[in-house]
Amino acid sequence: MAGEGAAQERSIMRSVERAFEVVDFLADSGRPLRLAEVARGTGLHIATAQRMLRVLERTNYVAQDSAGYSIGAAALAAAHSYLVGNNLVLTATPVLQELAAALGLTASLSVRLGGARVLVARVEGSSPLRYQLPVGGRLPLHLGAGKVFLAYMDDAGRDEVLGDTARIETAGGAPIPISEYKTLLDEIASRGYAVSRNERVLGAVSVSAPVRRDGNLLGVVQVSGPEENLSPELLAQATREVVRAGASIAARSR
Amino acid sequence: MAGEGAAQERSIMRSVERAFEVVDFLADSGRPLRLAEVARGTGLHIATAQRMLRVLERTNYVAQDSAGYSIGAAALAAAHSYLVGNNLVLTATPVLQELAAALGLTASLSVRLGGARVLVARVEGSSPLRYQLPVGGRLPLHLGAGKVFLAYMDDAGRDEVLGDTARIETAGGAPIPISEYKTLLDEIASRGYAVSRNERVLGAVSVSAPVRRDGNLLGVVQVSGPEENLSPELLAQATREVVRAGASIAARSR
DNA sequence: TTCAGAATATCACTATATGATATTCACTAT
DNA sequence: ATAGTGAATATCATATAGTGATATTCTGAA
Repeated sequence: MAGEGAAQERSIMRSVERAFEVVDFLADSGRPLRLAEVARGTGLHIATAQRMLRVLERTNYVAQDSAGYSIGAAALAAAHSYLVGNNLVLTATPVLQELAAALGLTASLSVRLGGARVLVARVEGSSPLRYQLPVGGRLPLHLGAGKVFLAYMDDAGRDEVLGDTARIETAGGAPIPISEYKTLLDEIASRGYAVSRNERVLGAVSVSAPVRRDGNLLGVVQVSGPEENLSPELLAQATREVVRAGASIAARSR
Repeated sequence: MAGEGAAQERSIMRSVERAFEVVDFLADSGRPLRLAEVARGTGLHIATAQRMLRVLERTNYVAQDSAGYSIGAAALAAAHSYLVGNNLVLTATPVLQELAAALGLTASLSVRLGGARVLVARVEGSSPLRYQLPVGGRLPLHLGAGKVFLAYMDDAGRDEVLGDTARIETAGGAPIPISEYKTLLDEIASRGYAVSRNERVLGAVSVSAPVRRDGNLLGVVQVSGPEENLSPELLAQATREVVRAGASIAARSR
């Protein structure tokens, strides 16, 4: 038997899955959405979308105003529980504090969420970026510290995230051809850290390293700062410290 | 026909409702929960609870580790969307900043979430509390600034929240008999602000006022600080400013 | 090895989610 | 005013997807 086509994906708890698709869709689009937009965007029948939104509204995970539907306050309460309860976040925080204090840079931790990463902890350094890394914000995997996630994936995983892009566009500098980019990812995996300049944010430099525990990539630690603050010496020191921090978090996390 | 009993609540999207009950249940209990605990706590059949948790895990709203199930990172991303997109939060933030700057106290905004309130915005003052008000944290309605929510409810609403409690216990000081407490709520409603000392947090004082827009209570603004910092003059000034801030947020919010 | 507690798999039944269609509502422009 | 447009809501028949009882496997402890 040759390769089978797309698996059937016989749905289980279809309505529940759809409910969270709706929530995610609202979370992604930064503005309030009309019923019809939600229906279109999620592929739901408009009647279904409406029933769903009603239920979500009752639970306060979605709020409706004259401008349309958006995320509700219940999401905030759930997130709080994540931030104060999640083991990785708890063990990482003191390590991030040490990093920020030692280097004067903003230290942060992100975890993978589907085709993106989410910042789950951040400690400000003494030389803050004008651009604030947003806790809870979805950031791309293919730029900046996100590359570390791609670096440790196999080719299939990488392709799934990257799609059929021919070159990677960055905030500053020339686009990188995909073949060259993949070589870069391999280098990151073998070195155990990544350095990014002007990739996602213009004028920003970051050093990032994996938090790996028996083969699993739990998250990525990074420090970031404005380009002019990072002398070659500081960069070298930061690299050492960040790699160590990643290992330290992995070791301490239960 | 005399009063009918409890309405039948013919369920619509039952599984979706249940899914969010599971999420809320996990969010409330600060520690990871076992499958059986979730099933017991939510009243779901264990098989149902498991199917549910599986789906929730796939969506990353729930995470499982050796200790059990807890909230996943997807909740954080949704919450971020709420914080940067919610109109009330956006309009309140500059007002809270003014408050914090003018009074030197921590200013915050909370909204009602079922039988509790959730802090949705906070700006630190110059004399920070040793106790940090937690953004996203669920706080009770019957103590501190939460009283403002109760103050503007009708008796039925109040009773629903308060249940059949005979007296209100506070962090410091004597318990308040419920009749006296309800009088206090009425006073808060008529005065348009509340002052709380040692109610929810020992050594803390807060002044709180409603954010009301054509009859609806959108949220509550408050300033809080350590008891010793609040001279009678500062308290009087804070009261004026907080009431004004509440009105200002209501007026500006679309 | 036995046992207990928990997690997972299987399955028949029907309550529940679905989407087509119809209706009402909210605005604009005429 | 009034018609016209698009969106939001209500109704309803159908079958599918969710349910919970039961059985099985897994994991440690005694």
